[in-house]
Amino acid sequence: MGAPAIEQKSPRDVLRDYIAKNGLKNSRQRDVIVETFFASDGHLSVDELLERVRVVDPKVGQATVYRTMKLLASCGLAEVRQFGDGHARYERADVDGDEHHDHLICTSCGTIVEFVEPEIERLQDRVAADHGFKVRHHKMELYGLCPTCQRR
Amino acid sequence: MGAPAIEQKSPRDVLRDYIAKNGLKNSRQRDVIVETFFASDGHLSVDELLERVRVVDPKVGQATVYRTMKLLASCGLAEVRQFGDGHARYERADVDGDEHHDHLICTSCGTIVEFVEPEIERLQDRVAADHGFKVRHHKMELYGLCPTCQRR
DNA sequence: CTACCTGCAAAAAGTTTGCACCCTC
DNA sequence: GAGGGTGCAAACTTTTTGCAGGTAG
Repeated sequence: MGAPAIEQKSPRDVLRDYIAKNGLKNSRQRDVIVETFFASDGHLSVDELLERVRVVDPKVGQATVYRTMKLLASCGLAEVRQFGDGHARYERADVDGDEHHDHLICTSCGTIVEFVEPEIERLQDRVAADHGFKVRHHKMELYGLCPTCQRR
Repeated sequence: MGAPAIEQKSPRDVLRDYIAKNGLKNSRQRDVIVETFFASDGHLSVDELLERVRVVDPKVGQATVYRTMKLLASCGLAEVRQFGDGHARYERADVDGDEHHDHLICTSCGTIVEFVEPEIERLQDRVAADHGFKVRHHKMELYGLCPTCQRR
């Protein structure tokens, strides 16, 4: 039942292929942004990412980060999310896995916890099928208080 | 096991109470906006709502719609949602029910279908409990193609 | 050398706010 | 008549775009 580890492409490979296939080019700035993004676990807003990128290269422009993240989203390496604070947040997409995760968000301190619940995924598919939908992706977010904030 | 139908307050009652309790006042424009909102089933953006309101009173300002919807959200009569098209959308909140619904969204034509799946709710509670969270509300959105768009 | 890429600043797009006047209670 | 409500326009915020110059292939 083990899936063959044939198409184990690293994010860099995926990006390189995408760039090649679409007649795009590389750039130093893009490399820095991509490296920084994949080195950061979590859910980064564009400004947070820019801040980290500028540690490496202070001259990188904000627009370049927007453009690069959009590129990463296009080739399936990143996903945008809106958690309600008005800032789009990017997180890495699982290239090789079907292991989709969802989010618990603390409305008090902003902590974001990821979780995986296969049974929910299964139910989602069923609901979609009942309505004749072909689901491509989904978002589930549970908002509430984390253990720490409950004690306060 | 039937719940007593004691606190069956209409949205208008809820709003009136909220206004009274907070030292606010009524206004003709607000009435029109609220009536229009509750007469429209669905998920209205502010501009869509404004458009309908202006059929009744063309002089209503956009800011008033924003302010009124914020008011309705404050007293629990409406909920904001972001479905990814950059427009906040309001929908009525169930005042009396615990029957929460979620959304199927067609990424091609924008159709929004609501559904209720109690078992998913149950699983969500369990997941939250596993992480020590106390969930207050949640969002679940399934994005894909509706039956019509699949055939194209 | 031919595009693509970048940084900057201007422009968009959605939402909020300040203000003078109006209206409800 | 006091204080909230309104419309308008300006301000804000986040993201996109136009452009002149830089650079990868």
